[in-house]
Amino acid sequence: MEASDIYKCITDPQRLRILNLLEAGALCVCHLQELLAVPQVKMSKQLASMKQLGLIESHREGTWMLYSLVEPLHGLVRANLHYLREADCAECNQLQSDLVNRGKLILRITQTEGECPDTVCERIGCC
Amino acid sequence: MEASDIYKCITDPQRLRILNLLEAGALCVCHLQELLAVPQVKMSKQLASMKQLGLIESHREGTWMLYSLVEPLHGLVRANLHYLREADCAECNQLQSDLVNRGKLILRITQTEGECPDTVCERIGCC
DNA sequence: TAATTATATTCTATTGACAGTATATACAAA
DNA sequence: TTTGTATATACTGTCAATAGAATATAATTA
Repeated sequence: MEASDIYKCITDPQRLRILNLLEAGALCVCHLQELLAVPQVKMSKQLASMKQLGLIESHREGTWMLYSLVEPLHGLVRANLHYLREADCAECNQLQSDLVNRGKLILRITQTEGECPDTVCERIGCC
Repeated sequence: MEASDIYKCITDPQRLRILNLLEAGALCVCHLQELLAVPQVKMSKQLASMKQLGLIESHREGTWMLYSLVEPLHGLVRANLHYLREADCAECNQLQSDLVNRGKLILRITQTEGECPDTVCERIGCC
């Protein structure tokens, strides 16, 4: 994985946001869709491209598909995520608020009975 | 200047190398061409795109054109250059050796009478 | 087995970036 | 004023990335 491949990946703000979210823990496709407000087909394709690149991996739970970072996360990605989270720009604020929204989502799932399967729930850490 | 604009810029290894070189000091187009071994037209276009983005600026000395970083260099660019210079990958080693070659070039200009105009020489720090 | 849910893939059209060639400009020197 | 040198721009063709619609798949439930 070359540095330029990583830059090409995070040039897309949506992919950067996905990596940012996944650094906090695994998530389902539908949760990512909800958090980023993008159509299913687009999300699926972006996830596929990052998986192909070797940055993320998937794990099936029934019909649900969980995505998480391949550990250890490439240092260049980590360095950029950390830089941006502490900087002050439109995209940076977005990353911050995405994490807040992730927290809210997890909380909602925890409090809403049957919103997602128990095995999924377990893996994304809401129970 | 958005983060994604910066990533798009440094996705191209050649542009990354140019920024890396310029962080050590201003250089002429012809010197950059020599150090990176790229055709004149390509170098000129890449410099134009980075100038347009606001990362570099130009200064004319006669027929020569000196390029330098716009200060202060955007923190995201700086962070990435510094990370890559200390990492271990093909692109990273390239950045290191580019700086060595830059040193050799400056030395050669210093020792070769009339290789470039005095005013240029002054600005790139070889006399 | 059929229907449903969550997700992935295929297909098509469009757009953006890039390379290469040719030509233009800006300045200097003769 | 012509010639030369350093650099920039215009033009053209090509290829990769993206979006969106439609369809496919994989697992679950009825």
